[in-house]
Amino acid sequence: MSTEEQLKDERRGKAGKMRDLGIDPYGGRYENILSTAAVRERADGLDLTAGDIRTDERARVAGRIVLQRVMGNLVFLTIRDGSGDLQFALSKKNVRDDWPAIKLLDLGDHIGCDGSLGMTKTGELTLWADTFTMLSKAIHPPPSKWHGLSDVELRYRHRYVDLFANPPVRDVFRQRSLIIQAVRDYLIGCDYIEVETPALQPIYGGAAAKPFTTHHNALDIKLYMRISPELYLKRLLVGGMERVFEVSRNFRNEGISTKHNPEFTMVELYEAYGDYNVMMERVEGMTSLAIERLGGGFKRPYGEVEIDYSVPWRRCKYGDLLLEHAGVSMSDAQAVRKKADELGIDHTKMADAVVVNVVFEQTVEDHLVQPTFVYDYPAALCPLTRRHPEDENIALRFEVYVNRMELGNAYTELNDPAVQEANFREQLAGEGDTMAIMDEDFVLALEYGMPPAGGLGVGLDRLVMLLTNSQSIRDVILFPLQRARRATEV
RNA sequence: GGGGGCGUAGCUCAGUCGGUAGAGCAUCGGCCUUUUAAGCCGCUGGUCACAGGUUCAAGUCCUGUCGCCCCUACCA
Repeated sequence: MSTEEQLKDERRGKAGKMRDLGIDPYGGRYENILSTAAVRERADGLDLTAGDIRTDERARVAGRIVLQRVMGNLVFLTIRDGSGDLQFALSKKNVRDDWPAIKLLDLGDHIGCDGSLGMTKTGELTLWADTFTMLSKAIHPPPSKWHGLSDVELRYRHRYVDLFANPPVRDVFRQRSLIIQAVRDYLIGCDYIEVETPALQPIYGGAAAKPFTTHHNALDIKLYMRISPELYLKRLLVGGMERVFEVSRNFRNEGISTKHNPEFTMVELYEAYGDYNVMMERVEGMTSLAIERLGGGFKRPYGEVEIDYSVPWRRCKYGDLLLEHAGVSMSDAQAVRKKADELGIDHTKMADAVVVNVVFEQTVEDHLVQPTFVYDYPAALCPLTRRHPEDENIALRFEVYVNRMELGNAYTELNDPAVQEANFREQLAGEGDTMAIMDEDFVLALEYGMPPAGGLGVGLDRLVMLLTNSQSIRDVILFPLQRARRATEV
């Protein structure tokens, strides 16, 4: 008996035998349970010694069987719940009438037991059970009890197996929750309010990316999945909501890589009467609080390098970095194009600003390992950004890089409706996608008057990657996009 | 889009020069009341991703398809 169907039939048969014994193999409500972590905490105060069984220290614990050691009329089970593992001991003498059902248990089943806390001869904290409750029969056998699940395709396609078979995976997602909560708490502490804006948009904007398109049947209109919440959040500034943020799932119909998933999560925020310098402090502030909540300090490993998140982070002008690493001035179009030739870039159909940016990406980005704010971008690339008061060709924008990866993007927001409208109408040559798609209602909103403001977007998946030392965005997204396969396969 | 790699039992993996499809764990049957991946004895279990081709003979070589991973390009 060993093909998958045979293994499952064996387990189905055991579920049937449990029913014959009057036991529902799928259990029901089970109350007053202690987590395995809580049991450990309690045991720490009991001063147990090897061989103790404390009949006065009772506990009820539930979880999944991940290891099973049967020694005749005594069974040791390793039970896993959301907080960790704990050993159960079930002896025929103690559980009496339940013994026949216990012999029908398999790896992967969920059970619950009441028992006395104790410690075995070898010093292992153990729940010595005297009652037994069947909570769920696993029909599909779990992966290797020792190696877990290592096939990456199966790990992503069947993440639920990955999560219970590979405990470090679950910890990454616990940390993800802590990080996102820290970001929320930080912003709430700065007097922001959290809002929700449309994910289905008739006009997409706020970023340069291809959208997913869909259709609303009742209204018979074309809709786009948002690529960014930017233009809606800025409308809220017009409405007098002076500090707003949204944890926004964005959808971009682009390539997939270790740093890109078609749907990803950003926190985007706008602060009236602020500017991009304030936004730098917001990035530092939310990251610092997340690190404090996670523990582990501000110097953290990422792959082969150590990243130092101590504030303040390095602040560098875009133009200075370009001069340092490419040896050309961002305002000298001829020199930039000559450099592009050296780099083998075909720039004949690109606007000057686009060439500058391609050269920047190829020469500078590799040097941006430690957290760095790169600020004052070529204005032509930034249709939603306010111009530098002393140089029309510079936009008050920064991107923040960590480990060569863009973590966030911020502006001193453009609030002049005439300039905004002109920017929307200008199409930049050589840019595949543009963030300058005319949104007349947004221009109208600016005409009513938007306060000067700073705005920021931070890629939360990438922040989680960095802080949890995860090398792929798929390792921090529970169900990363995979090509669909028929349910009968894999 | 381009390049490279991978796909063998439920899981983790071997498989040499092309010559009978293998191991551990799990399962199944025995023994076993203090184990720690329990142990011991015994037995099962395969569309070698899929479809073709070369060959006396293909898991192995060739072509195509599907899926996944990495690099690269685009992007955030």
